[in-house]
Amino acid sequence: MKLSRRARYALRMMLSIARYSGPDERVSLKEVAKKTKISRRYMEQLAIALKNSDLIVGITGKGGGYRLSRPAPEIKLADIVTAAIGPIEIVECLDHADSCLQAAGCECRELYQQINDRITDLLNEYTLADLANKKIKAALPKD
Amino acid sequence: MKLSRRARYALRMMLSIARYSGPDERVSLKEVAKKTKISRRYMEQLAIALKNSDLIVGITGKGGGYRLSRPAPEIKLADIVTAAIGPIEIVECLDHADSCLQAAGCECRELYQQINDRITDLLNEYTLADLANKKIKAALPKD
DNA sequence: AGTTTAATATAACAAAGTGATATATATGGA
DNA sequence: TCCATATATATCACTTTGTTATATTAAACT
Repeated sequence: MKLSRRARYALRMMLSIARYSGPDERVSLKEVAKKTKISRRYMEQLAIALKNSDLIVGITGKGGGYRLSRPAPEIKLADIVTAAIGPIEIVECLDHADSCLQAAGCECRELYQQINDRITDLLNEYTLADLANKKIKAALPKD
Repeated sequence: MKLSRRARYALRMMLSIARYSGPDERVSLKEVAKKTKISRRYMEQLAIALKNSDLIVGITGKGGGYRLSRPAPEIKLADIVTAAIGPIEIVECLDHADSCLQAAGCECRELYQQINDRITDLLNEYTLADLANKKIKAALPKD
Protein backbone atom coordinates (compact mmCIF):
# COMPACT_ATOMS: atom_id res chain seq x y z
CA MET A 1 0.00 0.00 0.00
CA LYS A 2 2.90 2.29 -0.68
CA LEU A 3 3.33 4.90 -3.32
CA SER A 4 6.57 3.73 -4.89
CA ARG A 5 9.68 5.77 -4.89
CA ARG A 6 9.46 5.85 -8.63
CA ALA A 7 6.20 7.77 -8.48
CA ARG A 8 7.53 10.16 -5.87
CA TYR A 9 10.68 10.77 -7.88
CA ALA A 10 8.57 11.50 -10.92
CA LEU A 11 6.65 14.18 -9.06
CA ARG A 12 9.85 15.79 -7.82
CA MET A 13 11.43 15.64 -11.23
CA MET A 14 8.45 17.26 -12.86
CA LEU A 15 8.43 19.95 -10.22
CA SER A 16 12.06 20.65 -10.89
CA ILE A 17 11.66 20.70 -14.64
CA ALA A 18 8.66 23.00 -14.30
CA ARG A 19 10.69 25.36 -12.20
CA TYR A 20 13.95 25.48 -14.10
CA SER A 21 12.79 25.39 -17.68
CA GLY A 22 10.50 27.43 -19.85
CA PRO A 23 8.86 27.32 -23.27
CA ASP A 24 12.22 28.00 -24.92
CA GLU A 25 14.46 26.96 -22.14
CA ARG A 26 15.45 23.48 -21.16
CA VAL A 27 17.12 22.02 -18.16
CA SER A 28 19.52 19.08 -18.32
CA LEU A 29 19.14 16.02 -16.17
CA LYS A 30 22.51 16.88 -14.71
CA GLU A 31 20.97 20.04 -13.30
CA VAL A 32 17.81 18.32 -12.18
CA ALA A 33 19.86 15.64 -10.47
CA LYS A 34 21.77 18.29 -8.61
CA LYS A 35 18.60 20.06 -7.48
CA THR A 36 16.62 16.98 -6.53
CA LYS A 37 19.48 14.80 -5.33
CA ILE A 38 18.05 11.88 -7.24
CA SER A 39 20.48 9.50 -8.94
CA ARG A 40 20.99 10.72 -12.46
CA ARG A 41 21.05 7.23 -13.96
CA TYR A 42 17.73 6.47 -12.43
CA MET A 43 16.26 9.72 -13.62
CA GLU A 44 17.26 8.96 -17.15
CA GLN A 45 14.88 6.03 -17.23
CA LEU A 46 12.17 7.96 -15.57
CA ALA A 47 12.62 10.80 -18.04
CA ILE A 48 12.02 8.44 -20.92
CA ALA A 49 8.77 7.25 -19.40
CA LEU A 50 7.66 10.83 -18.84
CA LYS A 51 8.60 11.68 -22.41
CA ASN A 52 6.74 8.71 -23.84
CA SER A 53 3.65 9.93 -22.04
CA ASP A 54 4.12 13.36 -23.60
CA LEU A 55 4.65 15.19 -20.37
CA ILE A 56 8.11 16.46 -21.21
CA VAL A 57 10.06 17.10 -24.39
CA GLY A 58 13.68 16.03 -24.74
CA ILE A 59 16.13 18.11 -26.74
CA THR A 60 19.15 16.07 -27.70
CA GLY A 61 22.68 17.23 -28.19
CA LYS A 62 24.91 19.73 -26.57
CA GLY A 63 23.00 22.30 -24.55
CA GLY A 64 20.00 20.02 -24.67
CA GLY A 65 17.74 18.95 -21.85
CA TYR A 66 14.09 18.70 -21.04
CA ARG A 67 11.16 21.04 -20.81
CA LEU A 68 7.48 20.56 -20.12
CA SER A 69 5.42 19.59 -23.12
CA ARG A 70 2.61 21.90 -22.03
CA PRO A 71 2.00 24.47 -19.30
CA ALA A 72 2.04 23.17 -15.75
CA PRO A 73 -1.65 23.92 -15.12
CA GLU A 74 -2.50 21.50 -17.89
CA ILE A 75 -0.56 18.61 -16.41
CA LYS A 76 -2.61 16.65 -13.94
CA LEU A 77 -0.84 14.82 -11.15
CA ALA A 78 -2.60 11.68 -12.29
CA ASP A 79 -0.79 12.06 -15.63
CA ILE A 80 2.54 12.06 -13.87
CA VAL A 81 1.86 9.14 -11.60
CA THR A 82 0.40 7.09 -14.42
CA ALA A 83 3.38 7.81 -16.63
CA ALA A 84 5.72 6.67 -13.90
CA ILE A 85 4.05 3.55 -12.57
CA GLY A 86 1.19 2.77 -14.91
CA PRO A 87 -2.53 2.94 -14.39
CA ILE A 88 -3.77 3.36 -10.85
CA GLU A 89 -5.15 0.00 -9.92
CA ILE A 90 -5.27 -0.80 -6.26
CA VAL A 91 -6.07 -4.39 -7.23
CA GLU A 92 -5.63 -6.13 -10.54
CA CYS A 93 -9.14 -7.39 -10.87
CA LEU A 94 -10.79 -4.03 -11.31
CA ASP A 95 -9.94 -3.67 -14.93
CA HIS A 96 -9.64 -7.34 -15.79
CA ALA A 97 -12.56 -9.12 -14.24
CA ASP A 98 -11.28 -12.40 -15.61
CA SER A 99 -8.10 -12.18 -13.56
CA CYS A 100 -10.23 -12.46 -10.44
CA LEU A 101 -10.68 -15.96 -9.07
CA GLN A 102 -13.96 -15.17 -7.40
CA ALA A 103 -15.08 -13.47 -10.57
CA ALA A 104 -18.57 -12.07 -10.20
CA GLY A 105 -18.94 -13.36 -6.66
CA CYS A 106 -16.26 -11.10 -5.21
CA GLU A 107 -17.74 -9.31 -2.23
CA CYS A 108 -14.94 -6.80 -1.89
CA ARG A 109 -14.90 -5.53 -5.41
CA GLU A 110 -17.02 -2.47 -4.75
CA LEU A 111 -14.83 -1.55 -1.84
CA TYR A 112 -11.71 -1.77 -3.95
CA GLN A 113 -13.37 0.24 -6.66
CA GLN A 114 -14.15 2.99 -4.20
CA ILE A 115 -10.63 3.17 -2.87
CA ASN A 116 -9.35 3.34 -6.39
CA ASP A 117 -11.81 6.05 -7.33
CA ARG A 118 -10.91 8.24 -4.40
CA ILE A 119 -7.23 8.13 -5.22
CA THR A 120 -7.80 8.68 -8.90
CA ASP A 121 -10.18 11.57 -8.33
CA LEU A 122 -7.74 13.30 -6.06
CA LEU A 123 -4.88 13.02 -8.50
CA ASN A 124 -7.11 14.32 -11.25
CA GLU A 125 -8.18 17.31 -9.22
CA TYR A 126 -4.72 18.74 -8.86
CA THR A 127 -2.19 19.87 -11.44
CA LEU A 128 1.54 20.30 -11.46
CA ALA A 129 0.97 24.03 -11.05
CA ASP A 130 -1.01 23.41 -7.88
CA LEU A 131 1.83 21.37 -6.51
CA ALA A 132 4.42 23.99 -7.43
CA ASN A 133 2.36 26.77 -5.87
CA LYS A 134 1.56 24.84 -2.72
CA LYS A 135 -2.13 24.92 -3.44
CA ILE A 136 -2.61 21.53 -1.86
CA LYS A 137 -3.56 21.67 1.77
CA ALA A 138 -4.30 18.58 3.82
CA ALA A 139 -6.71 18.70 6.71
CA LEU A 140 -4.98 19.59 9.91
CA PRO A 141 -3.98 16.61 12.00
CA LYS A 142 -6.23 16.37 15.00
CA ASP A 143 -4.16 16.18 18.13
CA MET B 1 0.26 1.14 -5.19
CA LYS B 2 -1.36 -2.21 -4.68
CA LEU B 3 -3.40 -3.48 -1.82
CA SER B 4 -1.47 -6.61 -0.93
CA ARG B 5 -2.93 -10.04 -1.10
CA ARG B 6 -2.46 -10.27 2.62
CA ALA B 7 -4.92 -7.43 3.18
CA ARG B 8 -7.39 -8.89 0.74
CA TYR B 9 -7.14 -12.31 2.34
CA ALA B 10 -7.76 -10.74 5.73
CA LEU B 11 -10.98 -9.18 4.52
CA ARG B 12 -12.19 -12.44 3.04
CA MET B 13 -11.24 -14.39 6.15
CA MET B 14 -13.10 -12.00 8.38
CA LEU B 15 -16.11 -12.17 6.13
CA SER B 16 -16.06 -15.92 6.36
CA ILE B 17 -15.60 -15.99 10.11
CA ALA B 18 -18.41 -13.48 10.50
CA ARG B 19 -20.67 -15.66 8.46
CA TYR B 20 -19.91 -19.10 9.86
CA SER B 21 -19.48 -18.36 13.53
CA GLY B 22 -21.56 -16.78 16.26
CA PRO B 23 -21.21 -15.57 19.83
CA ASP B 24 -21.03 -19.16 21.05
CA GLU B 25 -20.04 -20.82 17.86
CA ARG B 26 -16.61 -21.01 16.34
CA VAL B 27 -15.35 -21.97 12.95
CA SER B 28 -12.04 -23.74 12.36
CA LEU B 29 -9.47 -22.53 9.92
CA LYS B 30 -9.95 -25.79 8.11
CA GLU B 31 -13.51 -24.76 7.37
CA VAL B 32 -12.58 -21.21 6.50
CA ALA B 33 -9.88 -22.47 4.18
CA LYS B 34 -12.40 -24.63 2.42
CA LYS B 35 -14.84 -21.76 2.01
CA THR B 36 -12.36 -19.12 0.97
CA LYS B 37 -9.94 -21.33 -0.93
CA ILE B 38 -7.05 -19.60 0.78
CA SER B 39 -4.04 -21.71 1.79
CA ARG B 40 -4.59 -22.86 5.34
CA ARG B 41 -0.96 -22.47 6.35
CA TYR B 42 -1.02 -18.92 5.21
CA MET B 43 -4.26 -18.23 7.01
CA GLU B 44 -2.79 -19.46 10.25
CA GLN B 45 -0.33 -16.60 10.28
CA LEU B 46 -2.96 -14.12 9.29
CA ALA B 47 -5.25 -15.40 12.02
CA ILE B 48 -2.63 -14.70 14.63
CA ALA B 49 -2.28 -11.13 13.46
CA LEU B 50 -6.05 -10.69 13.56
CA LYS B 51 -6.16 -12.19 17.00
CA ASN B 52 -3.39 -9.98 18.31
CA SER B 53 -5.39 -6.99 17.15
CA ASP B 54 -8.40 -8.30 19.04
CA LEU B 55 -10.58 -8.78 16.04
CA ILE B 56 -11.09 -12.49 16.52
CA VAL B 57 -10.88 -14.90 19.42
CA GLY B 58 -9.13 -18.24 19.14
CA ILE B 59 -10.41 -21.27 21.01
CA THR B 60 -7.72 -23.92 21.26
CA GLY B 61 -8.18 -27.62 21.43
CA LYS B 62 -10.40 -30.10 19.70
CA GLY B 63 -13.55 -28.53 18.38
CA GLY B 64 -11.87 -25.16 18.63
CA GLY B 65 -11.69 -22.44 16.09
CA TYR B 66 -12.24 -18.72 15.77
CA ARG B 67 -15.08 -16.32 16.26
CA LEU B 68 -15.37 -12.55 16.07
CA SER B 69 -14.32 -10.71 19.19
CA ARG B 70 -17.23 -8.30 18.84
CA PRO B 71 -20.23 -7.87 16.57
CA ALA B 72 -19.52 -7.23 12.90
CA PRO B 73 -20.98 -3.71 12.91
CA GLU B 74 -18.35 -2.74 15.44
CA ILE B 75 -15.44 -3.90 13.36
CA LYS B 76 -14.25 -1.23 10.98
CA LEU B 77 -12.60 -2.26 7.74
CA ALA B 78 -9.67 -0.08 8.73
CA ASP B 79 -9.20 -2.32 11.76
CA ILE B 80 -8.90 -5.35 9.56
CA VAL B 81 -6.53 -3.85 7.05
CA THR B 82 -4.36 -2.37 9.77
CA ALA B 83 -4.21 -5.68 11.59
CA ALA B 84 -3.11 -7.42 8.43
CA ILE B 85 -0.56 -5.03 6.98
CA GLY B 86 0.05 -2.39 9.61
CA PRO B 87 -0.84 1.27 9.66
CA ILE B 88 -2.00 2.81 6.43
CA GLU B 89 0.89 4.91 5.29
CA ILE B 90 1.07 5.64 1.64
CA VAL B 91 4.59 6.99 2.26
CA GLU B 92 6.86 6.45 5.24
CA CYS B 93 7.53 10.07 5.94
CA LEU B 94 4.02 10.98 7.04
CA ASP B 95 4.36 9.62 10.52
CA HIS B 96 8.10 9.93 10.88
CA ALA B 97 9.09 13.32 9.58
CA ASP B 98 12.70 12.52 10.31
CA SER B 99 12.74 9.65 7.84
CA CYS B 100 12.19 12.15 5.05
CA LEU B 101 15.32 13.45 3.38
CA GLN B 102 13.73 16.72 2.36
CA ALA B 103 12.36 17.08 5.85
CA ALA B 104 10.31 20.24 6.21
CA GLY B 105 10.98 21.32 2.63
CA CYS B 106 9.03 18.47 1.07
CA GLU B 107 6.61 19.92 -1.43
CA CYS B 108 4.61 16.74 -1.90
CA ARG B 109 3.91 16.02 1.70
CA GLU B 110 0.46 17.57 1.76
CA LEU B 111 -0.49 15.64 -1.32
CA TYR B 112 0.57 12.38 0.25
CA GLN B 113 -1.27 13.27 3.40
CA GLN B 114 -4.44 13.81 1.44
CA ILE B 115 -4.21 10.52 -0.37
CA ASN B 116 -3.63 8.79 2.91
CA ASP B 117 -6.56 10.55 4.52
CA ARG B 118 -8.96 9.61 1.79
CA ILE B 119 -8.10 5.95 2.03
CA THR B 120 -8.18 5.96 5.80
CA ASP B 121 -11.48 7.80 5.96
CA LEU B 122 -13.09 5.36 3.58
CA LEU B 123 -11.94 2.33 5.52
CA ASN B 124 -13.19 3.92 8.72
CA GLU B 125 -16.59 4.64 7.25
CA TYR B 126 -17.43 1.03 6.56
CA THR B 127 -17.71 -1.94 8.87
CA LEU B 128 -17.46 -5.66 8.41
CA ALA B 129 -21.25 -5.78 8.54
CA ASP B 130 -21.49 -3.34 5.64
CA LEU B 131 -19.21 -5.56 3.63
CA ALA B 132 -21.16 -8.69 4.50
CA ASN B 133 -24.46 -7.05 3.61
CA LYS B 134 -23.20 -5.52 0.41
CA LYS B 135 -23.82 -2.01 1.64
CA ILE B 136 -20.84 -0.70 -0.25
CA LYS B 137 -21.68 0.65 -3.66
CA ALA B 138 -19.13 2.19 -5.96
CA ALA B 139 -20.10 4.89 -8.41
CA LEU B 140 -21.17 3.42 -11.70
CA PRO B 141 -18.39 3.25 -14.26
CA LYS B 142 -18.96 5.90 -16.90
CA ASP B 143 -18.91 4.26 -20.32
C1' DA C 1 35.09 17.68 -39.59
C1' DG C 2 35.56 16.47 -35.14
C1' DT C 3 34.68 16.85 -30.31
C1' DT C 4 31.63 17.22 -26.68
C1' DT C 5 27.36 17.16 -24.21
C1' DA C 6 23.29 15.18 -23.47
C1' DA C 7 19.32 12.18 -24.52
C1' DT C 8 17.90 7.29 -25.59
C1' DA C 9 17.82 2.33 -25.07
C1' DT C 10 19.03 -2.08 -22.97
C1' DA C 11 21.06 -4.93 -19.76
C1' DA C 12 22.57 -6.56 -15.40
C1' DC C 13 22.52 -6.66 -10.55
C1' DA C 14 21.24 -6.26 -5.61
C1' DA C 15 18.05 -5.64 -2.03
C1' DA C 16 13.58 -5.81 -0.20
C1' DG C 17 8.92 -7.42 -0.08
C1' DT C 18 5.58 -10.97 -0.48
C1' DG C 19 3.35 -15.37 -0.73
C1' DA C 20 3.62 -19.88 0.53
C1' DT C 21 5.25 -23.96 2.92
C1' DA C 22 7.39 -26.45 6.70
C1' DT C 23 8.33 -27.69 11.45
C1' DA C 24 7.61 -27.65 16.24
C1' DT C 25 4.98 -26.65 20.42
C1' DA C 26 0.84 -25.75 23.33
C1' DT C 27 -3.94 -26.52 24.50
C1' DG C 28 -7.96 -28.74 25.73
C1' DG C 29 -11.87 -31.91 24.68
C1' DA C 30 -13.26 -36.82 23.84
C1' DT D 1 -3.89 -40.93 26.14
C1' DC D 2 -5.07 -39.40 21.66
C1' DC D 3 -6.41 -36.12 18.38
C1' DA D 4 -7.78 -31.76 16.38
C1' DT D 5 -6.92 -27.34 16.80
C1' DA D 6 -4.47 -22.94 17.68
C1' DT D 7 0.18 -20.72 18.24
C1' DA D 8 4.90 -19.61 17.08
C1' DT D 9 9.07 -19.58 14.25
C1' DA D 10 11.74 -20.64 10.44
C1' DT D 11 12.69 -21.34 5.67
C1' DC D 12 12.21 -20.97 0.76
C1' DA D 13 10.98 -19.19 -3.76
C1' DC D 14 9.37 -15.66 -6.47
C1' DT D 15 8.45 -11.00 -7.74
C1' DT D 16 9.06 -6.25 -7.45
C1' DT D 17 11.81 -2.35 -7.04
C1' DG D 18 15.74 0.52 -6.89
C1' DT D 19 20.19 1.10 -8.68
C1' DT D 20 24.11 1.00 -11.59
C1' DA D 21 26.35 -0.01 -15.94
C1' DT D 22 27.15 -0.05 -20.97
C1' DA D 23 26.27 1.25 -25.45
C1' DT D 24 24.22 4.05 -28.98
C1' DT D 25 22.17 8.18 -31.11
C1' DA D 26 21.58 13.13 -31.85
C1' DA D 27 22.76 17.80 -32.25
C1' DA D 28 25.38 21.96 -31.09
C1' DC D 29 29.67 24.25 -30.75
C1' DT D 30 34.64 24.97 -31.96
